[in-house]
Amino acid sequence: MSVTIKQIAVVAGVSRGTVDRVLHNRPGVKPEIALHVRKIADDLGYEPNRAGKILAARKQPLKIGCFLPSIGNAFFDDVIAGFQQAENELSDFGVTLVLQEVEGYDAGVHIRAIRKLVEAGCQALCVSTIDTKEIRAFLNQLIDSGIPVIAVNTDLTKTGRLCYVGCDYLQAGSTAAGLLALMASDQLNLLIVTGSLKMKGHNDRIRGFSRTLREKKVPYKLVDVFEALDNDEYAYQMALGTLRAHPEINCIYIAAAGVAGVCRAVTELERQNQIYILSHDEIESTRQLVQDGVIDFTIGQEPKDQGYCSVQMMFDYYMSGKQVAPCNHITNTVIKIRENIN
Amino acid sequence: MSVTIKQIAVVAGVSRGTVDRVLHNRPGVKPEIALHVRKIADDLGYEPNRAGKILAARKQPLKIGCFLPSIGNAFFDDVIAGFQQAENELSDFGVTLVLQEVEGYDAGVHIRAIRKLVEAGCQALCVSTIDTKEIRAFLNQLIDSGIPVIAVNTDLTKTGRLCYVGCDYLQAGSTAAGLLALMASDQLNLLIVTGSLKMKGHNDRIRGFSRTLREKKVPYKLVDVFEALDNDEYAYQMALGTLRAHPEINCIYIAAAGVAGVCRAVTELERQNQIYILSHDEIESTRQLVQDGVIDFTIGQEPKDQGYCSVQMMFDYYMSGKQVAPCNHITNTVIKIRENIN
DNA sequence: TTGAAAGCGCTACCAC
DNA sequence: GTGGTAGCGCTTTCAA
Repeated sequence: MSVTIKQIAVVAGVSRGTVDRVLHNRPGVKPEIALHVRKIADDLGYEPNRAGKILAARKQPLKIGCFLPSIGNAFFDDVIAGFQQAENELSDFGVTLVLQEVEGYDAGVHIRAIRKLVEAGCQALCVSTIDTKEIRAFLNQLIDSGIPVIAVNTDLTKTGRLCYVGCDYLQAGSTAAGLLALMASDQLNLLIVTGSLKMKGHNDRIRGFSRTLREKKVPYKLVDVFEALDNDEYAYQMALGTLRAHPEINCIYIAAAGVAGVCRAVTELERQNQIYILSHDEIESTRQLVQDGVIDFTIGQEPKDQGYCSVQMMFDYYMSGKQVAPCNHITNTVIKIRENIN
Repeated sequence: MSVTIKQIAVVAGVSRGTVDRVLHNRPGVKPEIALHVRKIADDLGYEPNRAGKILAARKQPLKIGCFLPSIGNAFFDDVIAGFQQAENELSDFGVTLVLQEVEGYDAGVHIRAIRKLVEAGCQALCVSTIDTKEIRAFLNQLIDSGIPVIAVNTDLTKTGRLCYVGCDYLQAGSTAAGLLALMASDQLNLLIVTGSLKMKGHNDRIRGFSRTLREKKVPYKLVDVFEALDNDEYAYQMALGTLRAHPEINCIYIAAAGVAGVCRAVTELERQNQIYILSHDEIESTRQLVQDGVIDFTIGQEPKDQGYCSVQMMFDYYMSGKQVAPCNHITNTVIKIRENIN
């Protein structure tokens, strides 16, 4: 059994309160006593006990705010499931979650929603937002005012965010290309469907994809690229037009949402057997298309893990007395084909 | 904030001790009072608080025994890493782990090692052993004497084990075949290397593999099958002979250990570019061979997760007062290629 | 500047 | 059968 504050107090000949003050760098302790106590704690190899901390922490419960642009975007369902699992496991430890959801990627809308969380009394934030100047400035202000922030799914550069919890977009794209290279032998006539050319994650996937195709010396020709704008109907229309105009297309790489729309176009034209289809992420409709053999494979990023870990890490950070900033957590790049998608 | 034992005691007009007795079905409470208290607890929606339980549980620390046939078998390194991570996270909650390792699959050796754990005072077991009559009888005896057992990596049929934590071997084999089917277009002349024809897991992988090849109507001919007996040197010798005798072999499916040995034979014969090589699991040497492009892909089973979850589930089981038996936990079937193996 | 004590929720134990 | 109480390790507050 390990060292307790009580033991340190006895050895140091002071009270538990004083030891506590020293260990938390709180003022009001004579320097020489502080030094003395700290030395004893170190010598004894003191490690605070989580169970005790947690129980005591219940007097000041922790409210964590979560923000996602998840309305109308099924991808985030699993992130939310991860949030909820963490909330369940930590509710006994005094943790509450507040979830704010919005639709789309308007900076003003995001800022207002996040502000709402703070006004609701959240002492910490897990957010998935866009990495723009305006939002960075806003978040840095919150961080300076003492509200720690973890970036989920999309990193926030040049901010004081504690850490990034999400996937490696470059690796995801690269993995799609690596697997395609194992499958394809003939020349590829490629259609790339992205979400938005403004989204760094989508661009990174395409960069990783192209780079690895080149490295592997896969002979390919890029026939066309279009943005699906997270809209299945629009993706369908665009794909239909492009496929009609280009009967030579034999591979479609869908780097973001709009998967079902693109696939609808392909099956309507009855070309699913002549075209490799690769996608990212794993929402219900995508899963179904993989199971039906329309999509050859999809590259996932463990979104549930992202939600779960970000909340857990925030809790740990608070439990450590905001001393130990967590490291980035990069989720696995997972390959799903028909046989292992469920 | 949720309902506590104290509140129930006040409402019921009894002491906390009595409430505790009722909630734990301990004897020494008048039936009508018990009924009364239970009703109030239900009405109030009482949920025991983990933090409080854990802290109190430190007075009777939990010692969990782990058994693995891991000596000389690198696969188990990650399972052990999972055990250790769980031990780390739970050490503050009074959990200690004792690890017993043996080499090979002799029932007597396994039984003696597991007995040692019990004699060392372990109150619960997480074991990876073989599913034989002798071992089943031995374990059932322990289970009857009040020591709960979780089966890790290999299930134990017809025993009172709490649950199974491990992979789906059939799905793993099936996934290997599904991915191979996406890659291969010509007729396959197949060499299958298994670990032992006595191991159910290995056989299941091969069954899943063959079944899916047939389902996908992949034209293939089984040229040869041999056992590698978890021995790289032996695997090397056998592979060398078989490959020399059969220049038509263009695909090797390695269902168990011996991966590096087989690959050495292939590269020595300079046939790595003519042969698809598929393997299972992810030890350091396998990882290297995937990175070098010798192995096309390997199918993993998240061994670390297996170690981690089994210990966590055992802890939760004890925390629930041995009331709620945990469900099976089937780990993901993960596909690793060069681009996502690290 | 420091000590003492209460209390987080639960369990265990002793006394009646 | 039942109540009362101490204590798990920690934080916080009040008193000195």
